[in-house]
Amino acid sequence: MELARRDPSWELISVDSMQVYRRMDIGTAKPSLAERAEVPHHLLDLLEPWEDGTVAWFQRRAQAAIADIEARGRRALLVGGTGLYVQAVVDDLEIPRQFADVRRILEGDSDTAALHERLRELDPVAAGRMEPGNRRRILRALEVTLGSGRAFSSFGPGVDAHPPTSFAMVGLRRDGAELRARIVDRFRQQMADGFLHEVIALRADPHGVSRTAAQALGYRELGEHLDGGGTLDAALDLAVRRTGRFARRQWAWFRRDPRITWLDVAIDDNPLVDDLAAVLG
RNA sequence: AGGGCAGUAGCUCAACUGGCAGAGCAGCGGUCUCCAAAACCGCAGGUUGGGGGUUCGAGUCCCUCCUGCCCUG
Repeated sequence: MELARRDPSWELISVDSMQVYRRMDIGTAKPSLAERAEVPHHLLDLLEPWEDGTVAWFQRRAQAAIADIEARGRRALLVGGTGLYVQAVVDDLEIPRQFADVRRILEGDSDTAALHERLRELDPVAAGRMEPGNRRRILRALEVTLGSGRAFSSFGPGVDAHPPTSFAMVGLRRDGAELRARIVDRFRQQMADGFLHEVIALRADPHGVSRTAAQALGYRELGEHLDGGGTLDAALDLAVRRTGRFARRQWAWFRRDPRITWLDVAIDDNPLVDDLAAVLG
């Protein structure tokens, strides 16, 4: 944000699976309207909360946005924390389509271990990349393999591959204890800003909330609290813990990518902007 | 004050008539091509409220003390 404010050739693209939802503003820490008026932001507020978001959909939208920005002679700065979404865009992952009919049949089989065994026979490479109990990923691999007639693993080397890219990649890293404290502060501020009311309003909509949107940190815990599943303090405490765990998973995802230049951020972020500009050229 | 019930991992609870103290969640670590703020995998975690007794053997039975909740006065 600060970088784009200084250098108007930049436009920002949010790479965030939850900020794509309208009316989920406070809890996703979405940039304010004032900030958006100052610097162009893309890929915010694209879906209704009852719609499911997917990686392939996001990838198309992001690539279109980048093409649009560059066609106008400007530069796209992708910002965000959804690892798979970032990689789908940066590495132009070939994400196989969905095969709903095949999937429906597979979902009838409750024996996850047997499904994993079946995948092992059809696509041992893919089977080796996933745990035998991870039903969601096994179903997906089988769906694609059976539906397309091609092994799931043939669609790409996996997310552990990091081929050369034209994107300059920068990671911002922060001390763990400080990160934890900031998560607590952030929730406190969000509650003061009316987070609970935002959740209540979402739930009041007769369309409901899609399973994708329902997973959002904070929304999920506050929703359980509203359903009578414990005190507000307990819900917030759990949300803070889960957010901290999520932050570690983000680190686990991005740290393996050797293309990323890491910058350590301290309490005051601003001096960093020069370093960032230098790396991004 | 008397009677009853309960006390086991950070939390919620299991453990048939006495027989190797376990789960879920939280914690810590890891995995990753369409739900990814998701899903999954691994690890760690205990003087079973304290003390005494019976027994080859006690979370479990007996005595006592402590703590909490309920009922009666």
